[in-house]
Amino acid sequence: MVTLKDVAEKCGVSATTVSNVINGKAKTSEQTRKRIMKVIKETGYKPNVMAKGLRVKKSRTIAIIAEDIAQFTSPPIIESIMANCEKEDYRVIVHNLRLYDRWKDTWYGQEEEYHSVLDPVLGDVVAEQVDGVIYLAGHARIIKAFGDDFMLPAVMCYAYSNSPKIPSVVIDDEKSAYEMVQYMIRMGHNSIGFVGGRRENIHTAQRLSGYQRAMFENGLLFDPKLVYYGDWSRESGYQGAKALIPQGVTALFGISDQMSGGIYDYLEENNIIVGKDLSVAGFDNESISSFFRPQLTTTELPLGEIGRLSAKLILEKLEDAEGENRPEVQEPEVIKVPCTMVIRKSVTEANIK
Amino acid sequence: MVTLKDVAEKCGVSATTVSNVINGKAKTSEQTRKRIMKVIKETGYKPNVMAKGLRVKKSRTIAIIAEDIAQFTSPPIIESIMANCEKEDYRVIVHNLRLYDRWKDTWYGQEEEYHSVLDPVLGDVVAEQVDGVIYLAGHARIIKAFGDDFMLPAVMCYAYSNSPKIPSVVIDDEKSAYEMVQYMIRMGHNSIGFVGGRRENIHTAQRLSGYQRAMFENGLLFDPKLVYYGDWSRESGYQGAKALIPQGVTALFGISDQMSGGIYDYLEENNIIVGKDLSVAGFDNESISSFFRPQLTTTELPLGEIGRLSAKLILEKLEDAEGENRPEVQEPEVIKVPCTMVIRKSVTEANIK
DNA sequence: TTGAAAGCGCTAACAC
DNA sequence: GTGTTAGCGCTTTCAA
Repeated sequence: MVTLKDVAEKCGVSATTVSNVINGKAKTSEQTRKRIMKVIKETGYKPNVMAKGLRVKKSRTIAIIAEDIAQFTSPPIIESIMANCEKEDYRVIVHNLRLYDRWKDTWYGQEEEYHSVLDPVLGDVVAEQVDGVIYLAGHARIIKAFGDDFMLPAVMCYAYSNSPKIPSVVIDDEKSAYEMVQYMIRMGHNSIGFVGGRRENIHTAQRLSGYQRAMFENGLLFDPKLVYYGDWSRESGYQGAKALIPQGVTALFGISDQMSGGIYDYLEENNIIVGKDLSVAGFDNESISSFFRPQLTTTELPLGEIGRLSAKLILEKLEDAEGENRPEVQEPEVIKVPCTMVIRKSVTEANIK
Repeated sequence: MVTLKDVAEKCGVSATTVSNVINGKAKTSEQTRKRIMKVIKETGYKPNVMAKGLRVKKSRTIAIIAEDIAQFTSPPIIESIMANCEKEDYRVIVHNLRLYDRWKDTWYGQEEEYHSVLDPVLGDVVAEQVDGVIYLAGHARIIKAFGDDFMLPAVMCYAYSNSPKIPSVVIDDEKSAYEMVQYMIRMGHNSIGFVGGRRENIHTAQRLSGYQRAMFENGLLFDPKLVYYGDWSRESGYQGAKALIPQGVTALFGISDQMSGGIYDYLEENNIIVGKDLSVAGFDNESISSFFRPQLTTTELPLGEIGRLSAKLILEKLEDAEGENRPEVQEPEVIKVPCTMVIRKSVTEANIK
């Protein structure tokens, strides 16, 4: 490997001068600058990241700590974070907790095991001298990942942080559900079943309030019997449909595309035609949704935008670090990103009864 | 940040001793060892990766250079590579070329632009002092990513390398297609249309030979008119069906699930019932495939296994580096991983004519 | 069994 | 403008 010193010797100058040229620090005569650049090109010299990092204690690197990169929401967010960080000439490195791989659906509550996986990674990122970290959650909840003694700038992505120092970027579940239900009501539905995820889940809770708000604003009574709590799985969508259909709903709002798939399963089994006998709306706009028959009306997650904003936040924090003109905040800042409806074929005018 | 020296002082020993303890080098009295470990625990000391890397010129890090992490094949492979490397206590860092994001489907042939993206990353990984690199392709082809002067151990994942120094791990396209077509023939089909990807694509070529071999072994004539070249898109699957159906096929083999989705589109539009009037087989076992109606019979990509083998190969190379008992090879080693059929509802007994 | 000293490749501070 | 020196945190002789 060719080093700074090698370059310096080849040019007959000191290491400092070469360093200066590379980093555009002190002024250097155009002549030597040219010469140095030429040698760098020729030798293919690359500054050693380790040495530089050791010296300046800044690595222009931000770390993503992902709960699970195989979660369908993760790759687009990561891709977007990378694209936006690289624009500012930051590297990004990804750590993968593989929470799902390890414990399937039982992430929460397992405080101890969770930290046995997270803490070493937290150690790693400080050992790696990264400048900031983005914690990328697999699903929304309040996450206390970082202890109070964690010194690095951080942002919480796709979930809520529990610390005022750490801002969060999340999707606007309430509004998105509200809009979908508004749409269904406008299509003439007034008895709409809600097939949710787990009861204690934040996505579920917020989408349910959006549902309720839309109902309320349209003078429709909220009937708790019309909400079913599943677990996001296709099978639980099936069960939801089974539980709700007998109650005479004209439409079902499955708050994930997977669950809506289960709803379709039930309806097919019972010869109920989607879009004719019953309307169905999903959530997520996963790739599967456009292959449903009829194609599923759903709402698209702004994954790229979430990544972009997370990158923006962390980068701002880093710039700010010197200026430190941060106002005192008590509540963690929460940025809610709106989703967009994608209207396809599964929600149709309610049959006049 | 607490350093080695801090720990040493707290224990009243030298830095050397602490280093020895951490790395299990020279023997240390059980007593001091205990004391040192205790202080490390208490202080939460973590060795500085930069400093260590600078010193030993090994980072116990392997780099994945991914053409596109948003490609559906990438995340499971990456996840598997990470899991297997971490077992051996190697870190892995991911670089994302974002080829698709940049140029959509026109990756190939753009030698110059391609290298304008790749080469800086190649520079980065050497600057990062990684011990080895895994190049993760988005789709199979012969890739000349590394120049002859690239010194790091490397393996090509999900594509073919052009250098004898770099082994490849790929799926066994030929065999997988062969098996699927065998199955279709056993179900009574003897006029099977082949809806391929691009003509020059390796996946396409090899799956086509598998198709041809199955036909041959069953004494069936290969009719070139029954093969249609698409571009992997849903729309091209539609076009494929449109072109092939009029020729009286009883089954269609769409060599991606996406294209098979397009085949379904065409059939639905023309009131041809899948699994009754016509059989359809896909390839990939993407999540979409189980939501097709009827559910798609397809073949599952052994993504985890591909990741595992890639990790194994690179790790072996690293172990080997000292022993250097590598035999001279002319041809790059190619490991073909078999896929597994997943039989669902879309291929049924051919109607007796 | 332990420690002192040198040095990995780089940059910051200061001198010239 | 450019060079000298010191030191970032760690490991590695080599000596004690």
